[in-house]
Amino acid sequence: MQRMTRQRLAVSEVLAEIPEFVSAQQLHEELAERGVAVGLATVYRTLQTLAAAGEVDVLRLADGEAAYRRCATRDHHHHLVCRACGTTVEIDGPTVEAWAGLVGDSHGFTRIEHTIELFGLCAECSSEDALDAAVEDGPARSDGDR
Amino acid sequence: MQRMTRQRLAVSEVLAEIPEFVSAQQLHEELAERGVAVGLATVYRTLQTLAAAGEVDVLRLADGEAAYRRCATRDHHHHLVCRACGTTVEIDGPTVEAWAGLVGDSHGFTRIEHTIELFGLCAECSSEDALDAAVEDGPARSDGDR
DNA sequence: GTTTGTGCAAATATTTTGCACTTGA
DNA sequence: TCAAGTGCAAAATATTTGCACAAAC
Repeated sequence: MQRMTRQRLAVSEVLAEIPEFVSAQQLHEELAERGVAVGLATVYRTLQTLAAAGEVDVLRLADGEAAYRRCATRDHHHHLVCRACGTTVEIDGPTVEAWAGLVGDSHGFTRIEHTIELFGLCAECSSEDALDAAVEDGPARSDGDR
Repeated sequence: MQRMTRQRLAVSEVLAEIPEFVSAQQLHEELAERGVAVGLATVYRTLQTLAAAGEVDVLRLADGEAAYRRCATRDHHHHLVCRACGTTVEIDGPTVEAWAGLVGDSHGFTRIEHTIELFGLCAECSSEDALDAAVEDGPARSDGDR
């Protein structure tokens, strides 16, 4: 199973080049712009496959849209995303796991699973003051300037 | 503004009685079952209002559905939810904020915002061994017994 | 050649919105 | 009174699925 098709290749390729999280819709547009016609349904199916294989991370945006991103390591980990420039840092497991486990323990919970995403401004973007004002009224949007 | 209507009262009442997270759809059904006819759109609008006022918590389920739950405190906080019985513990802010801030700092990020949800088995459910087997083959699924 | 993958369009599902009508203060 | 709130149905979004066809192995 798992044949290598032109479409699958294109999706992987685009994912490899984009470091930020993209929604299936964005990915589909990106492909179209590159002249590679891939059906939207295929994009969804491919992303599901990749996600199941642990090759991409899935995260739910605040508005319920699913966002995908290629994964450097296949270990379980989380992200710290700059909401201005999209830079993403992978938070190394141990810290998070330990913390989550601790909180769970202190309440008598076992088999803890977690959903954790951190958003902020990276060092570079923090220094650019122009943003300060802009961030005031539209903070959570990870809009697509790409 | 903010008039007290029959519908709004009904929604608040149901939310007050249900300790777990419910989706707008479930809430709508529940209302119908009680003989109180409230339009689905109204349920959504009411929940949005309540959420904006900080009177209910919103959390995104793994499938993108939004779930609401009345909030004990109006402070910012997170949840530790038992995936077997639905018991919910509110994790007190300081711990989480401090941890999130720390992680952010160590990567030079500022203005950290976060999305954190923990799921596990509470003390009571952990002891019921029947679950152990069931959990074994479907671990990552936050499946919908609802 | 057979089985897996694809494209399209239609189906689902969830949430939002336009608009005329109600109703609470 | 009269603006805020509601109901309904239609719209907008996001994602899934059925099915005939194409392509990979």
